[in-house]
Amino acid sequence: MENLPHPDTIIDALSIDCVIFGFKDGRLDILLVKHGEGISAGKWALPGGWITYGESVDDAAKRLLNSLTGIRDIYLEQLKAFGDPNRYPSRRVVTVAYYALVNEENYALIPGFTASDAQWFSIHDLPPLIYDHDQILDYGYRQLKHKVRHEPIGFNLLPAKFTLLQLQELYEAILETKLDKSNFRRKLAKMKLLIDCKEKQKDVSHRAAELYKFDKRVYVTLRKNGMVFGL
Amino acid sequence: MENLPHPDTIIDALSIDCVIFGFKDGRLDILLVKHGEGISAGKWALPGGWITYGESVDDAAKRLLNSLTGIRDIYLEQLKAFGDPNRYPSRRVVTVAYYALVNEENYALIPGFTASDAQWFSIHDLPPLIYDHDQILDYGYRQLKHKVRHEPIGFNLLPAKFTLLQLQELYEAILETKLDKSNFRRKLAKMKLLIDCKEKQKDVSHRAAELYKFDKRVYVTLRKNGMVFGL
DNA sequence: CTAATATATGGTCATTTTGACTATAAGTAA
DNA sequence: TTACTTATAGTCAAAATGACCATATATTAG
Repeated sequence: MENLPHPDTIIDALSIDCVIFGFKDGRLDILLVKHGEGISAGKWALPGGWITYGESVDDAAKRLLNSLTGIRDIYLEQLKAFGDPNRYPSRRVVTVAYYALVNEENYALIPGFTASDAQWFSIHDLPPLIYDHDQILDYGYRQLKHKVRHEPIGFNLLPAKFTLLQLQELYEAILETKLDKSNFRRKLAKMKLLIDCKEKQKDVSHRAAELYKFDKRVYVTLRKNGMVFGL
Repeated sequence: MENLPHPDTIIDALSIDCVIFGFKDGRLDILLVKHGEGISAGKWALPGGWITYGESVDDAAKRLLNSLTGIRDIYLEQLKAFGDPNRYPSRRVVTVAYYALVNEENYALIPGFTASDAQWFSIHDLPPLIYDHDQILDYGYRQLKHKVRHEPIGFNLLPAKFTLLQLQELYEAILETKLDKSNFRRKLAKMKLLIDCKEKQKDVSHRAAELYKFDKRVYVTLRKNGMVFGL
């Protein structure tokens, strides 16, 4: 056995970056942090950082996201490793990118660690990003568009109880398209994924819609067996 | 600028592993190599090795696969990075896994570099593998099953000219299921992905089938727009 | 109170797609 | 000639889709 480094030692050849999607008022957002120190201080970037010897790559992603933004306990999935030899300016760093979908309303952003700020940006109005982060983001967005059509994800972006129109607007925002209301509902009804909360929307200036929530059991089954969410 | 290592220097925290699928006589195979040196000499493993400072991770995968097995110029896609801190015995190594689909008949296996042997194994009859390679393989197989239903891949596993039954058997082998012959052909016909070679199968002891090849243009379009290969 | 208007929710219908079968054709081998 | 194998074409009821239309229920302006 070699003389191993302390578990907290940073592996300087490997980093993490997270593409976090949020959804609010029919708009698809991306979570960015402003670097408070280091070679990119003052610039906007995907939340990320260094992996240490003692943790798994997955755990590093969770830890970094939480310490930079306050977000915890979310569905965080690996996207891809980005390994161009020149992607990082001063030396050779491979980054493992993750992505997640969250309901913005559930998380107060708390910038911390090396981040001086953390904010949501509309995916259609982003500031310049450091390194190859625009490429990573772009890859993540394409992945999201693809995945949302083949798996019942995307639901993490909504509140626990939501209306069918909210769900439809989410799909429209991700896929950048218009969907037929009636057909959309019929489709959803058929996959028996939604449970009627027997409760109506409040404080809206029009007829209140029924609220629904997800049936976790059906959700898991659909993810396992592979579904086709033809839209 | 720091004093950078020579481009050929190995990054000892990062490796590559490849899950290569082959198809022959209706059987789905995996390509393995026997380690000829190092801590796992004599044992079977996924083809892989170390990344160097000067190359991209993608290039490293191509280089390693070629030097270990002789295979080159194939569709090689990143699968996932495996980053458990204890996956490698002596120190902390993260590996980036790739996968590819090839037509076995097109490649003579030439073990080289650190491999003393290279062989195809039926996916249902594998030897014990080193480290976490069985997990990587398993993940790759699940990925293949999923992907084959949503993208027109899988075609790389066949000869340039093939019969409809060969194509069907490929899908049956990957998905571990039986498909209806007539309905399978109807589906294929509708997506206009196949070009009739106007040429028949030879040397078979029954009625010869028509040979087909892929329409590269339609293929590319389908991959880009996202298709549903409902089977 | 009434009308305008916004969204909710349910239904119609022609067309397309699916899944389960059946039937016939064209080769080889005994 | 017959048995056997695979190729290829077609049928048909059931299910799914896409483009609409109709009505219900709420708020707000006048």
